[in-house]
Amino acid sequence: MSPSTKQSIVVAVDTVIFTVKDDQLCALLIQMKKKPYTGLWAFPGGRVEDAETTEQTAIRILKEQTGVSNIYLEQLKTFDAIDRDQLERVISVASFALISDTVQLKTSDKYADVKWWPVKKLPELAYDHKIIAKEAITRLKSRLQYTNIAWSLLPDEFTLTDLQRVYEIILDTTVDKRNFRKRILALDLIVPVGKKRGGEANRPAELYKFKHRKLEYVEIM
Amino acid sequence: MSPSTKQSIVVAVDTVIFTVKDDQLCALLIQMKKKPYTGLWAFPGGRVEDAETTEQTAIRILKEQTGVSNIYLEQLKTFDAIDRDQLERVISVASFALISDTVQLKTSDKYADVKWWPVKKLPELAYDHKIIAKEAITRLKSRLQYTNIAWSLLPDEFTLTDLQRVYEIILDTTVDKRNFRKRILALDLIVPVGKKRGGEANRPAELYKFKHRKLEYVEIM
DNA sequence: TCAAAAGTGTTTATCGTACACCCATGC
DNA sequence: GCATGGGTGTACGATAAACACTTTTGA
Repeated sequence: MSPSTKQSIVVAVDTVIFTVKDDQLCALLIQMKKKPYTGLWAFPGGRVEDAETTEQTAIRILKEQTGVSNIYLEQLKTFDAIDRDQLERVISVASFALISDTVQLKTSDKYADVKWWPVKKLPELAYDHKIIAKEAITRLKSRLQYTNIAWSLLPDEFTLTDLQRVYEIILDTTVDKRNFRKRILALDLIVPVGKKRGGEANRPAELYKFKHRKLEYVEIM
Repeated sequence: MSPSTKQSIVVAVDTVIFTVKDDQLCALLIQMKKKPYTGLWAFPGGRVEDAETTEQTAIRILKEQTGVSNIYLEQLKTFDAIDRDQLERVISVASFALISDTVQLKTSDKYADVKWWPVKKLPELAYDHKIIAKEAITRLKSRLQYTNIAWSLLPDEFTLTDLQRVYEIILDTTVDKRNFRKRILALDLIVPVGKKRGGEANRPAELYKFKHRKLEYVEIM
């Protein structure tokens, strides 16, 4: 509105990627090399280019820094505290991503390390990423209850127990098996594939898939 | 992350302010004078200063452009389509505000007009403000159902019918009076003031106030 | 005395919750 | 044959929904 005065605010994107791995909710972090945050961990992120949307930035950076692609992504919130970056004024349009635990992580020489961390045991984080983590977890729990988003945390085919475990781990509750199945099947979100998962020392489980692998609002829990 | 390349993205804020007025949900718009949007309407907004948060920007601009202050405000979403502003790359951290219908609007010579518009009959809007309006309305409906946010749309003291009308108008439904009262009173969100609103040609209504005039999450409808 | 909105309970249907045993497989 | 997780139905309590008349005031 006042084109005469020059603004010096950098626009960046940071992405919180979740997966369920080893019966824990985990987030992907990269370990930083550059000062002043050397050794600290952070969510993958970086600057927005002039000719890309923040969503495009998030997708590009995830691929560059972690090798992850083809992932559920949505905008989380914009973080804009004035001193959130020690070096300059940076506002971050944080995004929120979910993926099934079947990805291969790429390591980049730009970072000391890239790995999944259980959200209950996160290391010290750079910038305001602790706050971002908290908001992302809140969003995830809420999404899980009011949408079919669980599809993005599971492979194409999964068992009802897999699905139930996702809910129990993330919402940090236990659910009665019969009631869970009754409810999920009544919602008509998933369909049996007609195959069973065998090879284990127990009765083989029926495989299901989600009818639609895209966000739909449904009251689930 | 790459401090060498210069970014030229402007960061702005736009605020959607709602009120309930004349039995309609209304949003506040300003009519623009400047090209290339002359005559079009838009939500109040402007650039973020280097040393202010987007929330501070929103508060400052609302006061400057409309005279409105002391208002419920939350971040809505960041809008970042590359061509959302014809003149330059501007990303807008949109915010969402609610106020009771008792404000006096100030007119500014920077704009042709400032007024409340029923959301069902919005005029042609500048930028991507039509999209912003849609998201804001969705957010409002959702907030009304899962939080006590209605306090921010009502004066300090109100009747149960006033409150019910807010719900009916915004959610575009009708509600049974007895069931509505039973539910609201059971939630323990409001308390009777001990006064009645008289002066009308009917039985005077008991006045209530919200226990807490701040956001609380409660399943209401 | 009439019009207009305030205020008030009960019954019924629906949904959510609690709960325990048999089944199919690999070792 | 035994250990392991898979799969299934019913009864009860709680909550939500439907529904109509009396009260108080101003004109």
